[in-house]
Formats: sequence, C-alpha cells, structure tokens
Amino acid sequence: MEIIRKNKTKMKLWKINDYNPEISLLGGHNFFWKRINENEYISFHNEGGIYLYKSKGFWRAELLYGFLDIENYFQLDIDYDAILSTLSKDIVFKKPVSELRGLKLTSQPFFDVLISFIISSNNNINRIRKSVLDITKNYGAKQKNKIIDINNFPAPEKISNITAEELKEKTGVGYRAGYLTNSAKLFIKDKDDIINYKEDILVEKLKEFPGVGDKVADCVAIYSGRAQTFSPMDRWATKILYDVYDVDFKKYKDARKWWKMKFGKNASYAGQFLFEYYRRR
DNA sequence: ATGCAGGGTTCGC
DNA sequence: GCGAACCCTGCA
Repeated sequence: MEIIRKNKTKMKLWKINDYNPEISLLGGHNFFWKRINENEYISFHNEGGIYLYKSKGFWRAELLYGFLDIENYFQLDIDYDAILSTLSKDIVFKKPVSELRGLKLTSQPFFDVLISFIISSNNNINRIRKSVLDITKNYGAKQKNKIIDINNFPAPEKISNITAEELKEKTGVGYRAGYLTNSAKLFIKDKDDIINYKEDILVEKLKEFPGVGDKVADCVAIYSGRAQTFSPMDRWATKILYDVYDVDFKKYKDARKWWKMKFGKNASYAGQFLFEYYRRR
C-alpha cells in the first residue's frame, strides 16, 4: 500500500482504494462520520478524527486529531477483490456486489460501537445517527483542526458520570439512557479484559453489558473488527435469509453457525452486502 | 389522522 | 421459553 509523506509536517496520508464512503460510512454500521460534501468526510470518534477526501480521483485519509490507527480502521490489509470474487460465486450476490462495490467495513473503536449499537435496539438508522450526534454535541469536546469545527464523541468516563435522566432529556435515547450509563461504567471496569477477546467468546462476554443482547453483541464484535465469521441477525437479516436461502433459526447460536459454515471468514462482509442491498429496496 | 415499524432487549410469568 | 412494554419520529 502507498504511504505518502508530506516532508514538513510528517503527516501520514493513506490511500483508500476501491472505496465508496457514502455507503460505507453513512449506512447502517458506522454512526461516527459527518459528510462535509461529496468529496470530503470527517469522523468524530472519541479516539480520533479522520479526514477522508477525494483528490485526483483517489480517496485519501489523514488523522486530524487523536490517535486512531488508520490502517486498522479502514482494514487496509484485507484482500477486497478476493472477498468479492468469492461471494460472487453465489448468484445471490451478483447484484449486491455489482451495485454496492466500494462498500467496506470499518474497525471502529470498541466503546463507540458499543454505545451506538445499544442505541440501535428497536430503533431506526436516522434516529440512531441523530442520538449519537446529540451525545457528541452535548458531551464531546471541541477538537481543533484545519478542516471544520467539530466535537468528538465523549469518553467512557464522561458518559458514566451523566445521570440517566439527564441523558434521556438531552439526547432522545429514551429508555436506553440507563443502559448507556451503566454500560459505560462496566466498560471502564472491564475494558482491559474484554478487548482481548474475539469471535464467539467475545459476543458472550458482551452480553453482560446492559442493553446488549445477541444481535447487538454481534454488531459490536464485527464492527470493532474483532469478528468476521458471522453477521448480525436483525429483522432484515432474518427476512433475507428466509426469503433467499429458505433458512429460519430457532436459536440465535444456530444462525452464527450457519454464517460461518456458509461464508467462513467472509461472513460479515456477506451479511453487510445483503443488508445494505435489501434495505434500500 | 392514527397506526405502525424501526439494524432488540429486558422483565415477568 | 414466551409475550408485552419500551422513547420517539417519520411515513403510510
């Protein structure tokens, strides 16, 4: 991969090949990006702000503040072509892959994914995004940078110190407010332990957090880059798998096994293409 | 206008 | 293991 270094500032620029920010960053798996215009995006994660912009036909990313690992965040080590060509052997993926080419997953900071997907339960994408933004505006800190005025998402300590009543009043997260503050507290206590787990063990640990069931646990594990062999079973996935593959799972764990058996290491990408394709119909 | 679904989870039985 | 309740809002 190409790394461009500006001589004076030592700023690292990363080239993001074969990328579609619109469907990758403003869809249903990442709620921490602001679109400035069609050629510029900025993230407001607690751990860092990435500036993504199109220049001379290529998407490039640089860190504006904080300490995010951009190579890890954009999963620059994966073989995207190999994933797509493997999936495309299945007729089901012909249209999703051709129409949504450039859709990629991100490995987001663990806590940010945890909070945003606790908000996601029995909720819709527009409202999830709005709630995340409300939390950021109310409790984040201004991050000085050369592009745009922006707050970052608050740290676990910050959220743990808000009362559920206040959070509910200011952000519209509703009955999930208590889940959020208590999960933040538990995260502070358990973070050194939990971030070392992966895949099936991680999702079981994640269910100890209030507001986290099987589906949200899958989202946190996958969208933080700690699981690849399954895909979250929400209303959409359940319907899609029933309609397309004629499968219907009695137990959630059976769904995890099915994804792994059917798609192996590509399961999370498989699910993401199906979800983003069918929810746009 | 009123009813319902939205990337589910919790609680009580 | 099953069903109801849940904040709120856009859209039919």
